[in-house]
Amino acid sequence: MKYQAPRGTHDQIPPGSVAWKRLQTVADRVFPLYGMLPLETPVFEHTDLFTRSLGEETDIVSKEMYTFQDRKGRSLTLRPEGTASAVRAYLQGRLGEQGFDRFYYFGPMFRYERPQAGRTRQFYQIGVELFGDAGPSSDVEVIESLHRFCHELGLRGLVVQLNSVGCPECRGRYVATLKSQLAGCTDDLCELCRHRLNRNPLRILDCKKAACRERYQSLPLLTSHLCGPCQEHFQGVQAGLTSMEVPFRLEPWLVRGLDYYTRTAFEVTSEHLGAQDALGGGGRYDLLVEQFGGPPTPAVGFAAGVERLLMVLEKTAPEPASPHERSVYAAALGDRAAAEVMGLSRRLRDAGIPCLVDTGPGSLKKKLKLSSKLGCRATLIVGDDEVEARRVLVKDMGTGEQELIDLEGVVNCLKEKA
RNA sequence: GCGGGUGUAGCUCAGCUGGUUAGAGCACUGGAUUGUGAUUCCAGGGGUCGCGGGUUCGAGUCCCGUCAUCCGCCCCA
Repeated sequence: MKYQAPRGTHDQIPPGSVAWKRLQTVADRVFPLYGMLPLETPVFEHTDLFTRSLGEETDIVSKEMYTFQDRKGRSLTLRPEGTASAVRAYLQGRLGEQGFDRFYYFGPMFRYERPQAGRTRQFYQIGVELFGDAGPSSDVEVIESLHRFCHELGLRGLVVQLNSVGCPECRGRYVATLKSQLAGCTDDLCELCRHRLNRNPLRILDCKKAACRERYQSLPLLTSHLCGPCQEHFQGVQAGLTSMEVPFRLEPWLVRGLDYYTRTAFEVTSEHLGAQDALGGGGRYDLLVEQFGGPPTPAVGFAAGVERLLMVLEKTAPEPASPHERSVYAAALGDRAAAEVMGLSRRLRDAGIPCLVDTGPGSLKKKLKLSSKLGCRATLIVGDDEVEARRVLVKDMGTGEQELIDLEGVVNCLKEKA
C-alpha cells in the first residue's frame, strides 16, 4: 500500500467506530443533564493563546506543540488541550452576558510526543467547562458529571483522586517553605527534581522516583498550608462529593501540570492502561478568564481521553453486540425480486428498521453467510416464488426458523420481533 | 526528547548456526447441496519477507540506515 496514516494518528473504523460513536451519544445525553451546552472551537489557535495560559515551563509548551506558520507568517498551533480555546470562545462570543456558562466539547487534540500505549499525537478529549461560580458546588458538579459519564459508559470502580493546589497567595507561601526546606539537601534529590526546584517547585511532589518520594514524606503538605478561604472551599468540595456519593480519595501529592490551575485539582486513573494511566483530570482555574482580558470569572472543568476510556471499556466491559444486531438482511434472488426488495427496504426504513439490501448476483448461500457474519437478526429471502406469491421468507438468524409472510405484513412482523 | 523489543498472506504467527519452488491456523473463493448461514468434507486463490543500501557464490535469516509499531522513562488524555 502506498500511504499510511501519519505517525501517532489513527483511523476510527468499524467495528471500533461503533463504540466511538456510542461514547458521543452517551455524552450528548449525560452532559445536558447538567445544563451543559455543546461548544466546538477551531483545532488551531494563535500560538500565544497556549503559551500564555499553560505556562512556558510546562512540557506541553516547551516541547510538545504542533506549531507552524501560515502563509502570512502568523504563528499558529494545533490545540494541545481544550480549556484555553474554550475560555477564548467564551469571551469572544460574550457567552457569559447571555447566560451561557456551562459547556461540553468533544474533539481532537494534538501533541508532538513519542507514541506508545494510550498516547498518540492526535487524540480526542471530551471535556466540560463551567464559568462564573466560585463555590464548591461547581467543582462537585463537574466531578460528578465525569463520574456519571464514566458510569453510563459502563466503567466501574473508578475513584477520583482529589487535591487542592490553593491560590497564588497560599501556594506562594507553601512553595517558599518547600524551597527553604529542600535548599540544604539538594544533593539527595534526583537530577530532575533539582531542576524542578527552580523552575516549577510544586512538581517535585509528583516525582515517581522512590528515593525522592521517601525524602518528601517529611515535607509539610500543601493542603495543610492552605489559606482560610481555600481550606473552606476544599472542605466544601469533599462534603459535596460525599453527599453526591462520588467515591474519592485525597491525594496530597497530586499536582496538575498546567499553570492555570487554582484550588481543586483532580484526576481519574485506571490500572488497565499501563504507563499512561490517566483517564481524565481537571480542576479549577479561577484566574484564567481575567488573564485573557475578561471580567474576573472563576471556572472549573475537566478533560478525559476518549481513546483511553474506550481502551478500559474494551478490557473490562462484556463483548459489545454486533454493530448490525438491529439490522435485517434483505436478500433478493433475481431481477424481479430485486425490485420487490427495494420497495420493501423503503418501507422497513420508514418504520425505523435498519435494512441491508443485497440485490447482487451471489447465491443464496453466500447471502446468508454474509447476513450471519454481519450479525443481522433476520434475513428476508425473496426469489421468484415469493414474488409470485406476494410473500417474503423471513428467516430468524438466531433460531434458524423461517416463516412465509405476506409482503404487506413483513414490516409489522419484524417490528414485533424487535 | 531518552532507552529497549518487534516488522513474513487480510488476521495471529512458525521459519534451527545464511542454502533450492517461504509455511500453518483463521479468513477468503469455488464445489459436495444449480434456494438455506453460524457444524462437516474436498479443492483453490493469495507474499515487493516494512522500505533502502551493504556483506556473500547465495540474505526472510547477518550489518547499516530509514519508516512504522509496541514496551519503559519524561509527561500527560
